[in-house]
Amino acid sequence: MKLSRRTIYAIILLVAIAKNGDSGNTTIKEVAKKEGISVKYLEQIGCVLCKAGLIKSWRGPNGGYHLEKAAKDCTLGEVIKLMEGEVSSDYIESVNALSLFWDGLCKTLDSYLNSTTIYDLIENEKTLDGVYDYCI
Amino acid sequence: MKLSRRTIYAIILLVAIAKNGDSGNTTIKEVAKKEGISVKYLEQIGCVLCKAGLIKSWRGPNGGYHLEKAAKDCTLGEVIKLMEGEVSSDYIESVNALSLFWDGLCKTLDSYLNSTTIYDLIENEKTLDGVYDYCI
DNA sequence: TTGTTTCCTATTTATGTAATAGGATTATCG
DNA sequence: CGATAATCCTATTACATAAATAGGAAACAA
Repeated sequence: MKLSRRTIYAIILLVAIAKNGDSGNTTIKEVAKKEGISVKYLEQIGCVLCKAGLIKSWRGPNGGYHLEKAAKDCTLGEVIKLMEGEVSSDYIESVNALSLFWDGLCKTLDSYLNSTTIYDLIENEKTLDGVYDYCI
Repeated sequence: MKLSRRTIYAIILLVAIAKNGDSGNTTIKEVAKKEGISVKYLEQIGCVLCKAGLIKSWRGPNGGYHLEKAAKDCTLGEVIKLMEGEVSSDYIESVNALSLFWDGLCKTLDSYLNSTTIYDLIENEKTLDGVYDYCI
C-alpha cells in the first residue's frame, strides 16, 4: 500500500512537462536537477512514459518533451497502472473470503485515481504555494 | 498497491479463529495445514496478532487461539495497518503537488478498510460457497 | 563536425518479503 | 515427574523487486 519512487518520479516529470505547456521543451536534465533526482534514472522513466504515449519526445539540442494530450485528460490511474504494473492479485484471488473485499477495494481505488489528473495536481500545488489564478 | 502475503495470512488466520468461535481452540498447525501455509511462518504471524491484542493465546496441549473481541469489531484497517506498518510516505509528502492527492487517497482507503470486518469476510465466504443463513 | 538530447541495455546495490531453522517457554495429562 | 503439544522468541537464509549506476547508440541542431 505505497507508491514506488519510480511512480512518484513519473508524476513529477509529467507535472513539470505540463507546467511548461507549449512555451518550450522540458528536458530530463532540467527536471532531475531541480528535483534532486538521478538524471539516468529519470531518463528511463521518461522513456517509459513516451513509449506508453503519454508524452512526445524530440532529440538533440532544443529537444525534450511535450505532453501528448491535455493535462486534464491525463489521470493518475493511468500513470500509476503504467509504472506499478497490474495489481498482482494471483494469490489473494484464490482466497474465497477475500475476493469480494478485494474487488471492492480495487474499484474504490480506481475511481479515486481515475478522477484525479495531472491538471489537478498543478492546481493543488498552486494553492499550497500561495499562487492563485485570480486577484481580488 | 498490493497486500503482502503476511497480511493475507493474518486475515486467513483471524477468519479461521472467528469461525470456530467459542466452540474450541484454533491452532496454528491446523490452519497452516488446511491453507497450505508454512507452520513456522504462520506462528510468527499469530504471535504478532497476539501481541497487538487482536487474539488471545493458550499454550500447551489443548492450547490455541481465541478472538479477543467480536469479529464484527475487528476491522481490516486495523489488521492491515498492523501487518503492513504505517504507510511510509516520507518522500511523497515532500512533493507539494502530491500532498493533497495523497491525503485524499489515504482517507478513501481508510474509510473502506475500516468499514470492513472479519465478520463481513466470513459472510462473503458463505455466499461464495453457496451456504446461506436462510432458506426459501 | 561538435555538442546535446533522448534512447537502449546491462549491471550493481539496497531493501524488504517470504521462508527456514532451532530452540525456549508454558501448560496438560497420565 | 516425565512425555507431549502448543505458543513464543530470535537469527539466518533465499529470493524478488526497487533504485540507482554505467556506457554507449541514435537522432538532431547549429
